[in-house]
Amino acid sequence: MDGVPVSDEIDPRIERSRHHVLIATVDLLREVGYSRLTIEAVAARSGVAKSTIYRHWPGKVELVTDAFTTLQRRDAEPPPGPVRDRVAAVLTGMVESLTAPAHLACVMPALIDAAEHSPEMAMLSGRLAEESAVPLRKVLDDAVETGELPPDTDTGLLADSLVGPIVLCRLFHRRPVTADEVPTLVEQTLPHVGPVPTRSPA
Amino acid sequence: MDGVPVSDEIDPRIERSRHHVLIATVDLLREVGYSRLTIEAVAARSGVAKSTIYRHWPGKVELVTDAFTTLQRRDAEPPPGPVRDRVAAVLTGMVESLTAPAHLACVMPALIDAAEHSPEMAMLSGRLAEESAVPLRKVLDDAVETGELPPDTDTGLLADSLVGPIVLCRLFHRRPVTADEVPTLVEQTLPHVGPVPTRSPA
Amino acid sequence: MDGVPVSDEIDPRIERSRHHVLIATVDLLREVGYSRLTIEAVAARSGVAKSTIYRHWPGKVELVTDAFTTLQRRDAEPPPGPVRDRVAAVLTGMVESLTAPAHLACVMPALIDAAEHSPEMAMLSGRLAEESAVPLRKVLDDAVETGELPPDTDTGLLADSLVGPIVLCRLFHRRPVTADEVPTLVEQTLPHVGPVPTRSPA
Amino acid sequence: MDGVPVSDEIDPRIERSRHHVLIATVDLLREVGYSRLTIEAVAARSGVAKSTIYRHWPGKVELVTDAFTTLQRRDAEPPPGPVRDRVAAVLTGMVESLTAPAHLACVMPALIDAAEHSPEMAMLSGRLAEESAVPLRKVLDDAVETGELPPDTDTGLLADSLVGPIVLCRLFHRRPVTADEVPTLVEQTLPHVGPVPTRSPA
DNA sequence: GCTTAATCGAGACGGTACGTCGCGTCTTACG
DNA sequence: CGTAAGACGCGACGTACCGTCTCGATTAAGC
Repeated sequence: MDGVPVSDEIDPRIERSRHHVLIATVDLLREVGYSRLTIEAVAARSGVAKSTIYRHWPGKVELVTDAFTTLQRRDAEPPPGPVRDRVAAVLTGMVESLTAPAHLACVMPALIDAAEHSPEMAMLSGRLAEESAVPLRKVLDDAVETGELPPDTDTGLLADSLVGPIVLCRLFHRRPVTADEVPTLVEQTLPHVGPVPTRSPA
Repeated sequence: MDGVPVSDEIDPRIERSRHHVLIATVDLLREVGYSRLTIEAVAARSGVAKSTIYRHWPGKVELVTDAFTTLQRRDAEPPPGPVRDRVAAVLTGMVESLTAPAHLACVMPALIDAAEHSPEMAMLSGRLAEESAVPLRKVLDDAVETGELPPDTDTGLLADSLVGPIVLCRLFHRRPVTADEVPTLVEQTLPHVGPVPTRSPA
Repeated sequence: MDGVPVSDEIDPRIERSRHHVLIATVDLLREVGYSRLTIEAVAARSGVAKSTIYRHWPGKVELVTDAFTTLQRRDAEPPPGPVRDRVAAVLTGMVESLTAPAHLACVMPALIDAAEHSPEMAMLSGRLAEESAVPLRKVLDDAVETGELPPDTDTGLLADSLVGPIVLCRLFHRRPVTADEVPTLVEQTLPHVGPVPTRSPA
Repeated sequence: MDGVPVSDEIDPRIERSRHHVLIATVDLLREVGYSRLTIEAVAARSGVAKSTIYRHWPGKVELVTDAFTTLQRRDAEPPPGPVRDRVAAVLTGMVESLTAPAHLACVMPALIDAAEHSPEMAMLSGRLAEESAVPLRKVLDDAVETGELPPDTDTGLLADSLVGPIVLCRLFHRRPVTADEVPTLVEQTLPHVGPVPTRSPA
């Protein structure tokens, strides 16, 4: 009859609940990982009722997705200098991220596992991966433009070749990659140009 | 000597149960995927009691791991030829492994996540990773020995640089790396040594 | 006199809400029965907000009670004639009430159970019982006054003796007492006076 | 294949669980009534897991039914003497039953409410009611046979007329009927037959 | 072949978490 | 103000699997 909330303002309670839940979700993800994350635990931790959580998110996957997207971090801007230094700088930052205990990256394994079970999480995982690769890609693309790297360089593949080993080390060898290993990696992976200008495309 | 059954022959019942369970596990993995795989379902499908399954395997991850390692073990043997070709061959095998629908690789995400929360699983994860890297390491070590690669090459890092991008692609971009991308990867990653003038493009 | 709205006219909105709710309540009672009746459903059906319903009634029992007493209030007025006929008439009305599909009687079991554990509900239960016994008591009291019944008759006990079997039948045997059983009941229960004057008091 | 438990002996664990659950159920029925009885509470009280309860009983109705039937009481045998005395004795026993704190009758309100929710409970309720009426019926039938009561007496109706007021008093007036009210009830309800002139007031 | 002890199936058990429902309270904005 | 709309904390629902644990019944092994 009446009482239709034509208001453009949303109920503050909703936002409050949302926030509490997302905080609790990220905390728990860090503590126990995705697969052992429980809606029940999120409810208990956040002080928000289970039914309210289900009122806002269809399930665990969507909740975690939302948690990641909402609490997304700000990326560092590419530093100046020659390619090798710039790449090394970006990678060093990455390495430190993977080591830091309270960083979003701690949740990576959970994210990987989640992505395996749901297309939504897979999309999120891919998006996050791409976004976090942006600075590196930019450095490489710039280098291609300035001629520091061959014009036919597949910067996507190159970025993966740089980041891959670091991630691999973290995930499987479970050894925190140290910053002083980065130069070797860069040296070994980046194509040597300049005096070697005669490389022909495949 | 004594009453202890020192026999090297194991009880055929055990082997029979094991076999039924592993078959059922692989079947179910193909049908419902890893995350929806249930010990209960494996028991029902295999006709083997739940308690018997738990008698043989500590949990789901180990069961699935065992299922793959036992039934689908296909350690690619190092092929003959120049390094680049041999590396390419190993990587191609790896790429195909990651693409196969019911392969050990499909537990990888679960393994990664599990390793994050239990030392035992971390050990298993590391061991499996190392084992599956053995063929590649062997090829690289051989190449160092024959002089095809510089004597100071860090073959561990090099192996990671080769495998890393593939795994990264699988886990984050969630794009099945194709076999025809392997040559580019090898070309870009393996150091170009000495004269090696006789190399012809693929 | 003062600012207080002493008006004997009540807010028409209240009356409108009340009416809608009571209608919906009775409808739903007929459709799904008492135990499956839901305040939520009443709100949805009536278009009245849940909070409004709770503003007017403490709970389901009171709502249903009110629905019947308000909408179906048909206090049978004592008919004229000899006691036996008048009693029979009242009891027949009662019997029919207990048989009607969506009648107050359907709350009776819930009321009994509730009364067992809450003083408030016990009071309500008692009040309703007394109120619904009023017509019968009046007939009996009148009969005592006119000499149709002995002057020392315990009309309370007598009323219970008349109503008891009917209620008992409804609650335990769960057989809808038929109207044609009433005369037998009356005949058997009411003391025979007149030609049997020699009855001595207890 | 094998392992079929052809044993006629039942698992003792089942019987143990059953017993604990039924005890807890009756206790809770007494304390909170049928409608407020909760499977969850039964589980907590009995120390038996919820899932085990659901393994044995489809739902609350069946559980309560089982509780009642299992814990059925033994009925008192009809005493000797003249009808009035015998009836009075039976009714006195009934009255005491309704007052006793640890008796099945304490649960009558719950039973009534439960009967309203399901045909099974209704059947049970009826059966229990009939069984508990047996002694009284027997006394009345005997009296008809010996001529103490008119041969055309409807003993069923008569029994209800005797029991009805007592139950009514208990359920609605919520007054524990005292044993000394029984004689008046009997006097008022039982038909005065034949000459029987020698009756002296109590 | 005849024990005897290992192994088995069946499935009951105490649990944990699920996702849903309805409760009764409370908040917001409207008329 | 009383209201419609509906968010909220809460508690119970009935289900699905978990991993543990008796149970006999069934074998395979060693006497």
